[in-house]
Amino acid sequence: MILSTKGRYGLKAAFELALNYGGGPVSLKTISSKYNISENYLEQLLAKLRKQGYIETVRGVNGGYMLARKPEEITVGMILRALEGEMTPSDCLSGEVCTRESICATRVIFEKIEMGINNVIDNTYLGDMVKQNSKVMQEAAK
Amino acid sequence: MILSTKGRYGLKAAFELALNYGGGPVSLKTISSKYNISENYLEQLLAKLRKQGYIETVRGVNGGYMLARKPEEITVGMILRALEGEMTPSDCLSGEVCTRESICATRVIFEKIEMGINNVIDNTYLGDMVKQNSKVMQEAAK
DNA sequence: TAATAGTTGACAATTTTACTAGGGTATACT
DNA sequence: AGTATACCCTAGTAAAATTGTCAACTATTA
Repeated sequence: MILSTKGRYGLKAAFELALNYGGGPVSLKTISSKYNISENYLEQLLAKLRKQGYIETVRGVNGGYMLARKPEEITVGMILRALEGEMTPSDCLSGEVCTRESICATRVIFEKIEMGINNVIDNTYLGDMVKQNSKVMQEAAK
Repeated sequence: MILSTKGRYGLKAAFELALNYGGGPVSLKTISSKYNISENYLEQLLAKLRKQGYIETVRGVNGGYMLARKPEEITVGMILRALEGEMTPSDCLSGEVCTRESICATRVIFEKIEMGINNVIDNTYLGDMVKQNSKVMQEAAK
């Protein structure tokens, strides 16, 4: 399993905010009960997203969370990295120096895997997910 | 970090065996000292690969480990899955049922990520790594 | 039969994960 | 003003995963 609940829960929450974009703040309680995620835990995940500038909050009665930018401007990669850290398959790619030549053969593989992942998460926007979802919903309604 | 040391160390060891394919068994000590991996820990990883039929062992003096098949017949994916389990980004793809419709929007992302990873690891063979490596070595020698 | 080398199972330190608990602060509504 | 609502923040914590270590055992060969 590549993604922990941090990334999975966080992406679900971000998607929910994207669905409600432009419709005022969505409360923590609403999200956590809809997706069956612990309220306090989700709060911590959303705090990370807020600190990195992806979401904004409104305090007080009728407050809640909302995307700080358009869903078309936030990629899945931004959300996942904010929550999980850099998505590298190996230390080798994020600092560790390869002294032994032969190790580099495995490094090539890790680089390819990383490219494969980044290719997906950096080219998919929350807006795409919303579109995709409404398509699926229309199909289901038929 | 997507891969734990299991996958990283194990792939390095498998690559080493591929380098020495056809040249008799390679001892645990040789591999662990070359890659600076704990002998006993690496032993556990190699045991997994043996149980899944990717490597064979010879006990006693001059014994060691060797690939059970040609490097051209073993993919990186086989090695990584044997060590890390299925490479899914989310439970959602490996059993967990999606009851709430909206969750499926995130599921689509996870599927794409999984495809991206599988595309790399299932299409790269240990033999490819050996070839790649000898190319790099030749370049370095110039 | 001694030395080498893999086999097995128990166990242990450390880190990460996935929470829980609870007090603090801002806002809106009455 | 008071109160309920809802985010804010820090600390703690149990369980799991990670990353090993140790020791006794078995097989092989020189």
